[in-house]
Amino acid sequence: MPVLLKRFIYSNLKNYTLYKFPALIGRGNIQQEKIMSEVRLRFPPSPTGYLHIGGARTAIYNWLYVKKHNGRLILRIEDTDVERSTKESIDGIIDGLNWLGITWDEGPYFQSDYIQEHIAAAHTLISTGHAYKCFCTKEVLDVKREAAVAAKATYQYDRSCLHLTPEEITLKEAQNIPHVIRFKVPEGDGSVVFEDKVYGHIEKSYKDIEDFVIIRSNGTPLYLLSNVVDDIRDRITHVIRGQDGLGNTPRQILIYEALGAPVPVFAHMSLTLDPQKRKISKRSHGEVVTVQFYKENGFLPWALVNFLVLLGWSPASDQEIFTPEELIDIYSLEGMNKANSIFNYTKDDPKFITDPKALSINAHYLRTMPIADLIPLVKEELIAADLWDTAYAGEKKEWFGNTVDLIRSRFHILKDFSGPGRAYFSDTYEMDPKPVKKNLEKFEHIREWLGLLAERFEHLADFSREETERATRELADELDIKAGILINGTRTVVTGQAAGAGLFDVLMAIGKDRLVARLKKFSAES
RNA sequence: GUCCCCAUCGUCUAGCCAGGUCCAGGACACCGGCCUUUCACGCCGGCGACACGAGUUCAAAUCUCGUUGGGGACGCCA
Repeated sequence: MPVLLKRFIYSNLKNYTLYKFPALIGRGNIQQEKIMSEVRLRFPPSPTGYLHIGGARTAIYNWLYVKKHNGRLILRIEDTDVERSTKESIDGIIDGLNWLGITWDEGPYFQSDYIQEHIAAAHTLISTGHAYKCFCTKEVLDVKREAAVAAKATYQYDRSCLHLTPEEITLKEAQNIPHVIRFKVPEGDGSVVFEDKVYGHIEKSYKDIEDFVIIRSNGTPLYLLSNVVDDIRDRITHVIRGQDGLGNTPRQILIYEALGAPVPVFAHMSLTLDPQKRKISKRSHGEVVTVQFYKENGFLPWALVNFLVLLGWSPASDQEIFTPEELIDIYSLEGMNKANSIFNYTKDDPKFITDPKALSINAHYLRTMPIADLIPLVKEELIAADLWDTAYAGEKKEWFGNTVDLIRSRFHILKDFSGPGRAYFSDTYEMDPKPVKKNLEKFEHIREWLGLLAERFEHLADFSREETERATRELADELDIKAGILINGTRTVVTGQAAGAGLFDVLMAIGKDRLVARLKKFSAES
């Protein structure tokens, strides 16, 4: 996608000058100081078309840190893999973040806009003696590597091109022999040392790091370099990323140092694995690992955030449910767990569509949040299920609120309002076979009985909770059957469900007309 | 193969850095009870873990070493 088009789409022009020419900022000392001390983090997803829950977790921690420290969050799309980088796949990520409520202060920036800058940095490294051109072909190197692997030996690039004379280099270039640019790792017994905010003291010997490639033979930069150059330009002060980045860090620190740039604070977070301790991926686990799945299945965005933040982090207390403000206030890198955590998902479990804890947190919010906050979400769900009636926001507003409140304690996800809760909002609903068998088919005369009950209800002068109950029990006495038979039978017919709120509350929510009609219809069937 | 990281109930975790108050606390899940002529919520209770082995110490989940197990990095992927 052309650069200008992208900028147009994301209306990001106002930031362009600033990040492109950071030297323009802060001519005044005070401003300079303020900018230098500003906490700046970034979330750099590569466009995959969807936001992965692992990525979301990373974004959440970055966002929390920023909010806590009055910093700025930069969204940077690492779109150098051109094939995957369509507008749709970028939007998938952005939609996910928006839905979760993860906000950013700058961007999205696009890594692909800075390729020339990355290349320029590589040439700077050559001129300062921190990098060199390597003319070894991939084929030759592959042979060497395979030989080393076969001999069970450690393979590292043998630096055959490190000591090429300027004449040799000129000659090879004149012959059009393609070359890569390799970073020259310092020699000697030294090591790269840094203090990770989560993992603590990390040390890696120079001799265990090979001279890694930073520019491909086709002239394009590699991630390790691009990422650092972008972070320097974006003046990133803290890098919070997955533990899989821990191995990259020493090499990246070498680049920072060679470029004479300040090294940011690193905080690596544990990974989220599946119950088999495999990395979770959409490919092997399907939709459950995408944020989109939770949106489509009626999760409350904040409940997902609340669940995700607990996967690898905990406050010093036993608190597990947080408002955004509480979480921002209490969040600290100190609470990050070093051990990987498991996303406890069982495929094809009808009872748990995702990690049970995620469900329980969602259910908790569903039944405890202010009803006024829940109503718009239920409305959305009903609209999606084609069950919304504009009267619910008008003359039936009170009824709607009461009904939502009545049925929510049994629900786990918003979808339940249109699923098990459908009978409250529609006259067409499924009959759950289990209660049909248990509460209806078991009784030979149930149609007759419920027909009689329908008539009692119909002629009730006062259709109230008390009167419907009285009428029901009275009829049960007359028929010499247990009231429970009429109660459970009625619930089954009227809601299609085995479970529900107290029947007479249910009847008030369904209303006299619908109640009588449903019972009579059932009674007339045979 | 080399290097790095990690290790508490089934799962998420507290405790570990500053050893005793921990025969290890909370949450989810599961089981039982109360409530309810349904089910859920709620409440009460139960089940359930310091990977293993040495060492240091009067004392170790906590400190040290080793073993085992797991994860990650070693690409002209990001």
